[in-house]
Amino acid sequence: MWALLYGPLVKLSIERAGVGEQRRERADAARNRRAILEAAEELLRRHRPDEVSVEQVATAAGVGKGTVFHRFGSRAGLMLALMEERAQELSEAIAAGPPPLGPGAPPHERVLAFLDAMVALASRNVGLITAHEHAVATQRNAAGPREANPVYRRWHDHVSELIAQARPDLDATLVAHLLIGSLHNEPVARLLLDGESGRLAAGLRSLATSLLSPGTAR
Amino acid sequence: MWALLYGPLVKLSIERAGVGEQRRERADAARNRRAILEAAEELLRRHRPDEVSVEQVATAAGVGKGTVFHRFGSRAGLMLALMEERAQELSEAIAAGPPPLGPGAPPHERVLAFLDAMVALASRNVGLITAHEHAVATQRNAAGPREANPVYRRWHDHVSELIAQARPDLDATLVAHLLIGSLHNEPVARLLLDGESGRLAAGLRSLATSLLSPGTAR
DNA sequence: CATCAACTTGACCTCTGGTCCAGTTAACTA
DNA sequence: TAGTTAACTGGACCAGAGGTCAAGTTGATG
Repeated sequence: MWALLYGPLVKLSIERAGVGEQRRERADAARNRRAILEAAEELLRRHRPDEVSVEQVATAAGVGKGTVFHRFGSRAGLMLALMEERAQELSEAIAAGPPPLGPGAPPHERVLAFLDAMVALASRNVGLITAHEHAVATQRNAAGPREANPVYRRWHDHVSELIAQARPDLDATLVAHLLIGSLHNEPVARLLLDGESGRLAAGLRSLATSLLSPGTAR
Repeated sequence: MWALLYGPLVKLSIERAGVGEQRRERADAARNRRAILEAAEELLRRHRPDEVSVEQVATAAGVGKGTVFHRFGSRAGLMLALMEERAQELSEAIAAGPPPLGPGAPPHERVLAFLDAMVALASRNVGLITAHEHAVATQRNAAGPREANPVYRRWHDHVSELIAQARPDLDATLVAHLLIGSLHNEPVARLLLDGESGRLAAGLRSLATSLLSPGTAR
């Protein structure tokens, strides 16, 4: 199923981790993948997410529509790939970067640092987030109970873990969803679009603070 | 624009409030409206939201597709009408019901009461909420900056107001979005679908509590 | 240079929301 | 009760999106 979503890409990861044989991704394929990603990025910057069709992306990338689907499996797959790319830096930072984002600082501070970083990243990519949402919603092959967005999943695991450490009595899983899920909120997205990301950051901060520091609520 | 969305329905409200002439809604029209609403309800109960097409609803209601669109303007309009219906009771309760849901109780308690009621209502209508989301996402006529769902708006205004009273220092608007918006969160919706609405209720409760009662966080 | 799997392509398919208008009918009036 | 009219009805029709596929092309490998 994921194989279907990512198509040939899967082979890459397998090969890289495995014994190390199997064909590499062909040069032209790699070139096209980049072209598609960049075209999508560009279009998303200029137009509303639901106005950008896969065919448009293909054309803008100088490629046939079939290629896009071969590469990314679906519209949603394309958006996902784009998200992974944009989120990579933050992912690395929380996994092994310097505190307070990375390991080392107390959970409480790491959560706050992460939320700030997340909002900053999101505010630079509202269109993409919305587009992914839209893509998933209009997906034709919604087989099985819809796998979660890997980026979301990673972020959620992270925050969830930290919350559990700071406040074992809370429903960490749920609270993490509440915090991170705010990005998928249309009114909140509008805020980001209007450049008011500061408000969201502050709001989440006060939420997290009063939640994680009992007695220090402020 | 709303006129377009609701079609002939608009006349009703105008007439009712106005001098009191103009044609009433025809009996057959009213009958069909109910039939459509009920058919949609039923289908939504049995199938996944994105598997219920307008045409299916029409057929199930024993009506032509055109009639559905004439009545509700769009798929989204249909879902909205359904939501309004389901939300009416709660709307009335918060506007003029007995405390703590209605006026009279301290803001802090009213928020908690409302959140509980909201979760209860939502858990009985997850399919509908999702369906509305889906409808808006796949809408073809997304003219203008997409009017907000009136139900959401009403709820938001309510909660926002209460928060502002209880904690004038907070960004009430934002926090209200954060709380209410949780329902539009796919993972959270899944929770409700799995019958774990209690967790959501508890989670929102602790969030609201620690936010609204500084020093009493817990 | 031969071989072949990966890649590319665009015509084509399916499905859905939404439109339209010719025909029907409920409701009001004389 | 008959007449008038505007609302209502229905289903053929349309546009446009995501997704498929078979036939042709090409980069990599020995």
